[in-house]
Amino acid sequence: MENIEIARVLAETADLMEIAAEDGFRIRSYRNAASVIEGHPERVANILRDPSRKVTDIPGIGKGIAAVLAELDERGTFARRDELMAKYPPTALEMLHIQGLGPKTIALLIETFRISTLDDLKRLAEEQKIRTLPRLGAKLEEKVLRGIEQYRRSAGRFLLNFASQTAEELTAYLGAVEGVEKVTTAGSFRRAKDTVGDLDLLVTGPGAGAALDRFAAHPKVQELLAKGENKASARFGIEGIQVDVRALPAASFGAALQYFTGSKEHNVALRQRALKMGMTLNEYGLFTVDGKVLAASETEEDIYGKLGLAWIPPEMRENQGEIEAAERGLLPLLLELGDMQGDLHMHTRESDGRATLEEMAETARGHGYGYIAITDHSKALAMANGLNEARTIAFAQRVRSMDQEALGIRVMSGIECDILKDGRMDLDDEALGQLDLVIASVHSYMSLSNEEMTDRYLRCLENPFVKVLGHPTGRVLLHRDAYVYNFERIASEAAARGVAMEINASPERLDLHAVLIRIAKSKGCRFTISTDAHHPKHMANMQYGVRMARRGWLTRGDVLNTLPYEEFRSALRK
DNA sequence: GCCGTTTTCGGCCCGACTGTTTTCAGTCG
Repeated sequence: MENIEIARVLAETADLMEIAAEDGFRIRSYRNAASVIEGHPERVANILRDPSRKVTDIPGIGKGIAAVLAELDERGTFARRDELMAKYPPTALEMLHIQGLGPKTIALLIETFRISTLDDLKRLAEEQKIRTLPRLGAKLEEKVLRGIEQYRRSAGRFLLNFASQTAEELTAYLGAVEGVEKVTTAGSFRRAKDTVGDLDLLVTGPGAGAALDRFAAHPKVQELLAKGENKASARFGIEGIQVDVRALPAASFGAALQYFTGSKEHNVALRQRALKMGMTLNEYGLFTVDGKVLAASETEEDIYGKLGLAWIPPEMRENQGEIEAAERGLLPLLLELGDMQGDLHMHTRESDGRATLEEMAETARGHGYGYIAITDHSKALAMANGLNEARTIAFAQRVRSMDQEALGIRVMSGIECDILKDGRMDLDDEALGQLDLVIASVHSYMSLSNEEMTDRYLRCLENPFVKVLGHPTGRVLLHRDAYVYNFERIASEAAARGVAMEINASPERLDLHAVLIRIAKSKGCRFTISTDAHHPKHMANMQYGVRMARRGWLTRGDVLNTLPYEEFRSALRK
């Protein structure tokens, strides 16, 4: 079992234990073990099988969990989990994802009504049966119905980092098949949509057909949906992401890559253009209307070139003006990952991060950055052990003394300061004034009215110490919608005051998304891209933020943390 | 269930909101 699978099983068990109303601290231990194992650099299964080593050396793993891990490794599950799975229907876990329903209510509903599916739950709410139970009322019934709808909307979609892991795993697996020359990702994954519904892989070479067989035989294939000479589709892994693998002749690889990358809207526009030029475009190539091959179509560049266009980066292919820009030679030179010089949003153990200041700095240096900013939470986020004024100032001094140790990387003292309900900052100006970088973020009162939320952000921007708006819409992908407020107005105001908009590279957020980035840019905003890392490994998420920026047509010049340290400092709001 | 230890048991994160009910349990972050 891979670490991520072990982590998942432990976290699920913790959920079930919660429904079973077991001891909260024990549940926390399971959750903590799940998170530690997920972030552990080495395969836990390897440690288990090495008699000279002990899993209990990993902090957070004691005797109890070690026994569970051994059992998991041996038979893929463990006794306590089996009992809980037998006691509760599998949908009990799904119900936990419905906003407003927690373990207590779920346990009560299951015991009272013996429900076992989401449809059962929906019926209960519709038939107004939930309100017959003590403490539960009509509001909850409404909330449950809304929650089920939102949950179903997001089901079957996957975060970019998850799709990325699957893609890497399968690319390596299929690439190892004899006679396979190339395995390439296409589809919305290649365009870096913030979530993807399925994963498209293209395989070329004489072994492409054999690769389809290998794919169908992969141990993690849960259900084979289709398999023919040219294509195989399957639900893959415990999460059940749909993967489509296509075998292609090298001669039409470029055409197929273009076709399967989409978007549908981009392709429609491109085919219309081809027709107007007396050609026809499909997944096999570019032809004259009477079927004569015009472009060998081995590469995308061929196809775009024959259509009188510059090659268009996949992230831009949404039919949002990119074709016109390509025609006129006006495509922006998009930002690249290698342009990033620093990471400006991260947490340490001082608040809710998992690593020390030193460990974060070390990892950042490994990424080749010239600078970082340490931005722990402020005190309003009590659950995250946020910093009050005194701790902020003391910690800033520690950061500063470290910065002077010539570590090969500059370390700025910062804070991710909560924006209070009325738009005031959670920390006083005296504390904020001591810091190099203040990111202002909303973490509470997320469902204010449009007007109240807009006023809240406007007031926040008035604070002269605020340099960056952190995750400006607050969305959590597949889970929580964006705050409602007048984004254009805030973007204009931020631009006028020199406050940068953050593109949060965490795959759960990817906030701002492409459309808002383009709006903000049109208002004159500048941007930062940061990972919001709570663990050193999260710093690798910068790639996703950069992909979002590319979807928003940003160039290096739009993003402040592409600048070298000194220039970055002088470019910040004064 | 883990950790630390003044070594074997006590501490572990908690404030605020929501909906329901009139004093608080459940949920959320």
